[in-house]
Amino acid sequence: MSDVFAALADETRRALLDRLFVKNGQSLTDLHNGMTMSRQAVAKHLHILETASLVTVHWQGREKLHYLNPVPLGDIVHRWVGKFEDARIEALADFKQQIESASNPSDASKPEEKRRA
Amino acid sequence: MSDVFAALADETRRALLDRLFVKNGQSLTDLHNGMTMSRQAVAKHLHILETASLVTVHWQGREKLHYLNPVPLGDIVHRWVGKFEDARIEALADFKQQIESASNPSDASKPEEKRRA
DNA sequence: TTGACATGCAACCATATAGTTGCATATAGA
DNA sequence: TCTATATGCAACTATATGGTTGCATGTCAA
Repeated sequence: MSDVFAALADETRRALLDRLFVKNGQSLTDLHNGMTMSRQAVAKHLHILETASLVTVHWQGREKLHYLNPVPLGDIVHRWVGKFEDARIEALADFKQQIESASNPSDASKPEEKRRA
Repeated sequence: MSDVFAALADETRRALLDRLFVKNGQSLTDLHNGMTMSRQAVAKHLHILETASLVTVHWQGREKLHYLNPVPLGDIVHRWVGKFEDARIEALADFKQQIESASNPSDASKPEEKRRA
């Protein structure tokens, strides 16, 4: 799971996924085309996406074609992120607001400027 | 957005979010309790979660209470991850399968063992 | 007021990460 | 076969990251 989040944490890799979303099944050269970094750098990014199972690969002659794999994203959304969308979250947020308004609302939420000068 | 994914890429930080999910509004000392790493390390992780807006903070006297903020997760799910869940993905996956079955299915998907020995 | 507690700041270290360059190898096509 | 193309592997560098320790500062309570 760390693999997937770490893979998604890089702007270049998200751009690669976006490009594959627009046109699936592109080779390394295709994906490198238009990018400023070296081909090797792109190849490394693609390998990270492959390791995270966000991209699957299919050799066709001397070309390595890259395809999106939406499964890990769906897994994460449903298994881990999903629970944070429960109604309980709203209840907790309300609880937090209660606490904030119960104490001094003027500087209770941002006292950093006044603390530890 | 990189902030959020990078924050989620660390096992310790996901554990902290899990603990806040179980019991919201905990102090640094609370969250450090039971962990093997130093308090400073936990404080750094919490600050990263705070920077990514995954955790909000509320000072109460000398205690800094930490609360989950589900908004960034929801944003990402709806803005970015959501599009990968479209029916188009399935169409693309089918397209991929067509390509794979159209070429030699025995070693076309994993030719690495035979290539570049 | 004084001591204990909760947190912050800063310096430091080891390793991971993102990038480069150079060269090797496999495939396609003339 | 010979050359151009597509990719891989390895070494190297700079910076980011995750962790430590030591000390400073703000707050609570006796």
